[in-house]
Amino acid sequence: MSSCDTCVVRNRAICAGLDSREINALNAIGRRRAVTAGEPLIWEDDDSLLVANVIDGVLKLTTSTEDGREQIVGVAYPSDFIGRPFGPTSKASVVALTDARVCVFSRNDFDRFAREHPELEHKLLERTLAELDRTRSWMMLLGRKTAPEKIATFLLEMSDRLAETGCTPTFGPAKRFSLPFSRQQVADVLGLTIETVSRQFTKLKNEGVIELPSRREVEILDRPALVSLAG
Amino acid sequence: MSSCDTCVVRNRAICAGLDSREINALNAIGRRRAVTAGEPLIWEDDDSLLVANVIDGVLKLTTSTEDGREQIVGVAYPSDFIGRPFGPTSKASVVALTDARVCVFSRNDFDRFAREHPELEHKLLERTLAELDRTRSWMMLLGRKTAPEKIATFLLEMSDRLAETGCTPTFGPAKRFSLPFSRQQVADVLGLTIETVSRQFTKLKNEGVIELPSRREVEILDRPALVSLAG
DNA sequence: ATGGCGATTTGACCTTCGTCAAGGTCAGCC
DNA sequence: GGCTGACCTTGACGAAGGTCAAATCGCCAT
Repeated sequence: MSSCDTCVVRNRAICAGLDSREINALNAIGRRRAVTAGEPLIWEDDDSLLVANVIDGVLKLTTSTEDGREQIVGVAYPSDFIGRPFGPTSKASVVALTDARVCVFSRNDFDRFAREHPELEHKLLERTLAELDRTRSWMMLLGRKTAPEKIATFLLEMSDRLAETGCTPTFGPAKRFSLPFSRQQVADVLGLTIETVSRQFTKLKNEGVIELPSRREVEILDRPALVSLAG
Repeated sequence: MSSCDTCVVRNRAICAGLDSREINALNAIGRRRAVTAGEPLIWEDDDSLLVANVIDGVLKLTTSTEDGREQIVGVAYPSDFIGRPFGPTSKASVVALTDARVCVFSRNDFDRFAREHPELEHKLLERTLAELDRTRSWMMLLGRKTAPEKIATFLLEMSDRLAETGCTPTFGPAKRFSLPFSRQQVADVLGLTIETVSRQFTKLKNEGVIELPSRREVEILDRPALVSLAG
């Protein structure tokens, strides 16, 4: 029995839609791997040797300057595809934010397999186009939004994204959730400093818009207010 | 004779690699269109009805907030592909910066054609992946770089991008070039204000790093200085 | 409970860049 | 040539957010 048979993202990842013969072939070139929180999987500017599907957990994609400034340029959730197929180098590092499990492929194997399976390439294309849309709307946030707008937009996005992956079949966005980010990582997503993030969180709490039961937990008390603040 | 036969981007656009029968079929569903500087081709949040290849000219991709702030999220040069295939809506407006010619397709026709031609989809995938890489490195700039770093990075990127499209077979980046952007548009690319852009340009000129022969012309006098400033 | 440590919050201060306003430049046009 | 209007530059000022430093919190090991 291939491990794909028991894969929880089997029907959401790019492997969805492959027939059982194809799944077996893909299974033959991939293997599961556990990544612990904080552990890197792919390094910026290294040769692109590895691509993967996220099975569970959350990972960050980052780029850094020489002097150590970091920007989180993407976040990968279960069923997302990570790595750079069809290109010699990865332009972003991938590091686990939580303990995670991924299904990794050598890039060469994956590239070859993908070129032989147009349906898979099509799924990858759809995903890449959607990711590009999301990335572009994040550029708007980075370039033109104020700190309060950034924080409000971020909380709403988290509330949407984390609802999708929850076990309980939730409808609509999550009211309460656990951030997979430290304050520094929130700052790295939004192009702010940790202090500014902290101050804005506190401000929203004092205004009764959110509650912060613990460092990582957020509860949205007044969603319309957040939507309005998000600009 | 199909207009593809005389197309100047025939060997660089995603149509490259199609055989003559396929080219004819693609030609049958596409048509050339001229767009004058300032004219929009696609509107943000509208139904995605149109995709296109850029034949010549430069176009901007933008997103805007309700209150009118604008962020340029991409720039399309000759041979680039624009529009949102396989999705219901365009998440960015496309507006010509210079007079331009494009080869447009109805999105439905294009989607159908692409699904039947895996080689074309593969080219589109490669392009989309490369664009995602570029977009992510721009996020680093928007989120973490200072105004002087942004301007230096921008000038170096322009010098590279505009060299590729020049008629004279240049080797390496252009030393002197004509910006396809107004000062306001440079500001919209970099997430700055027009005043800051102007001040930084003037500062670089006074420091002898660049020369500004006219409003749109830039000559790079000290490229190493620019590279060092870009951070 | 106590101590220690990293993460977070808070406060005081300061820099960068945005805002507002005025003036300059240039191309096209009469 | 001078007028017009769009675009750009420059200056004075202020606010948003960054920097630095100290206090606090939460958690784990003792």
